[in-house]
Amino acid sequence: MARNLATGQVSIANVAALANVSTATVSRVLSGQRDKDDDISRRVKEAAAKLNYSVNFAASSLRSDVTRTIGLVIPEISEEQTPTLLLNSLSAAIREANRYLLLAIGADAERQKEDLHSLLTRGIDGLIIISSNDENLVESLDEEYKNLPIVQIGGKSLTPHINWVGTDQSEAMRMTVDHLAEQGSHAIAYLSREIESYTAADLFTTFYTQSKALDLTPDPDWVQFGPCTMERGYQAAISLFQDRRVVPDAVVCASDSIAMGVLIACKHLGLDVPEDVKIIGYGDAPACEIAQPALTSIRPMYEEIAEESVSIICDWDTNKPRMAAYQAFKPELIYRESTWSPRTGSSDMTLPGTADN
Amino acid sequence: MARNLATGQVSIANVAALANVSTATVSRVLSGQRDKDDDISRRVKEAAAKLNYSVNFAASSLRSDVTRTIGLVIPEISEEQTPTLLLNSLSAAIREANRYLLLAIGADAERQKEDLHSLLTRGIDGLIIISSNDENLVESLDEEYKNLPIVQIGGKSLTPHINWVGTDQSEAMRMTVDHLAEQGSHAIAYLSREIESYTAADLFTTFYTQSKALDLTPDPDWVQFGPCTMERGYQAAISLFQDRRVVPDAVVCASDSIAMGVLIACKHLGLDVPEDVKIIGYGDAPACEIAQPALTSIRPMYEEIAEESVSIICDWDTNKPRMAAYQAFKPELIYRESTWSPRTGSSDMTLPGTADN
DNA sequence: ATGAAAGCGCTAACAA
DNA sequence: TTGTTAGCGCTTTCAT
Repeated sequence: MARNLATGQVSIANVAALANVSTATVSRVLSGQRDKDDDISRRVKEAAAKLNYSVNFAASSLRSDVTRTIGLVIPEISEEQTPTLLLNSLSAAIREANRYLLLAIGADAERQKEDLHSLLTRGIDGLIIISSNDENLVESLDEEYKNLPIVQIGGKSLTPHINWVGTDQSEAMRMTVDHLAEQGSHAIAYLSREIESYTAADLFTTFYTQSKALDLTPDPDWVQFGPCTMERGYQAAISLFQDRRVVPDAVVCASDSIAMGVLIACKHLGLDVPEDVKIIGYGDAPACEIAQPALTSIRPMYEEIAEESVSIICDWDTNKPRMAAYQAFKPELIYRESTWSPRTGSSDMTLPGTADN
Repeated sequence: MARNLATGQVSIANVAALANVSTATVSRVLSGQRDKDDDISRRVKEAAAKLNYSVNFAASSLRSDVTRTIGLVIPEISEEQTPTLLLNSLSAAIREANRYLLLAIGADAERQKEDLHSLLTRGIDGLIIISSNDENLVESLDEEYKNLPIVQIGGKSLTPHINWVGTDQSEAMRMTVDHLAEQGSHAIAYLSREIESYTAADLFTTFYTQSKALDLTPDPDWVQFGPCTMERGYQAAISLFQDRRVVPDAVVCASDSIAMGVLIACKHLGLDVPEDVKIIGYGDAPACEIAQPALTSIRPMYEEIAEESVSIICDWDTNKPRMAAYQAFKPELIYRESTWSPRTGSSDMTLPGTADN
């Protein structure tokens, strides 16, 4: 018999029979555990190819407790584009590592907790968490999962035994403020994330420090905390600029969505961007290219962050307890028209279509 | 012993022992196969809860050949937002159905074919495909997978034994043209997808028929086929409007990205939208709210499409060979400023922030 | 280095 | 209805 009658699937026994070796040898050859390139090896590989054999995943997992599967918990894909962009890169990295991606999208912390539990009981080799709110999902984990490699991307690193990969936010802020200063800004406003988010505090500190270092005057009223939505950006800009004697000449935003809102508000108020106000976003969402003027934005190193996260999980060795990783990548600043004054850059509307396909 | 020493996991045997029943009974109670609510049932459930038991996925799959996992093959998330929006809805539907989502993102047809093979050999209960190009991925499937439920979302239904779920494109086009006619348009241009895409032909046919029915004059030069990018929309609009004596007063676009490009081009050319030209997109991407003016767009029934797709897979009965499903949902037309003339609608820029959070 | 055989944890067939 | 038991397909130990 060439195949199991029930499932219609070729099993390792069929390969073993055809290659005239034991099932153990087939397993060893195909898993790369036995890498000698002799006659046996060739026979096994030929037999496997001929029968179109592929290992039964469930059986393999059951026996070896390895699933070749990485769980990913992310918040709902919405205005905030960062998770989406990261998802692309993560998927590519996981494919490269020859692993599978088990995805759970949970809008709020409650559902994310459910997702987490669900993935863990199902069985995965590692877990990647992109948490939008800085809630500590991992706190709720049972003891039995403490030796599973877990990587948190972004947010605040809360527990020392969780690997953290993300963007060097201080560096991001430094680049932002430096760039604006270079472009001639003196009075910078800062629309941050929610104050509860731990990163917000860090960013604010850097913003404040850097502003002072450059002899800029950060007006306390100009630093505001709130949600990462376009509406919030719009409202904040209105309150910053309307009926005010002293107004900022640049607005730094914690997300591209906020920046879009500011952009729209400026147009309504008849303010020229970048002549009167410079605007800078965060995330380098595709919409930055679309905006008019195109939006300068901080671009996290999505690919590097994804690859590093996957590497941590794939190279994990349970026996060798190493310290939790902490990898902060310096982001890129993507210069566009919203911070380029006509004198410095091109005032002509460049065609934005040459973006990524 | 309360748990297996090797894996640290509680097994069904532990639960059986604590509840004083056989493992088979535990399995039956917990799987819902035995739904009587008597003492045995209670004892089993209590024991399972007490020991924090959850079934071993690999063992269950191996034995029953059920993975509770749905594979999803999608193209890379890029300018084209539709797959992203659909992903959100699909994830929600899959969670609702108490299944897992195994995601494979493949930029081109070649990689999607790899993904497909990879998912199938791994073992899934059903497969959902969102193919951007209308390539027939499923043709390449081995015979042994022919009884696996496969759902294709969107694109052209190519093989009769594949379930198809998507948008009623003819209806979409009808709504579009009707709306434009109502708004007073007489000369409509149509920027379609690539001509190779099968849907393009359908849409064009509807566009042509409907235009004629409404006594509009579809100029052959005004129907163009091409990629769904902003750049293409820009270039197309330039060629439509620049140095022409007769120009369209409305542009129907096969994607929001194209529409964005047209919008930008119109601004460059000094054309007022919607006064001089009305523009309508497809997909209702978040960017439609951002655009200035906000972009009218056709919105597919993302939630319904997702739920239907998942239902087909979950309700699949291999024994009962039924006909392949074909479910076309009528889309919504989201009216925004790009097709509302000041006389008809509001010329005042409404705040777009009230969108989905 | 290779083969024989145990057994991962569960479900389903069969027996009571 | 419940229990007993075989066995899903693989990996891995142990014996050769």
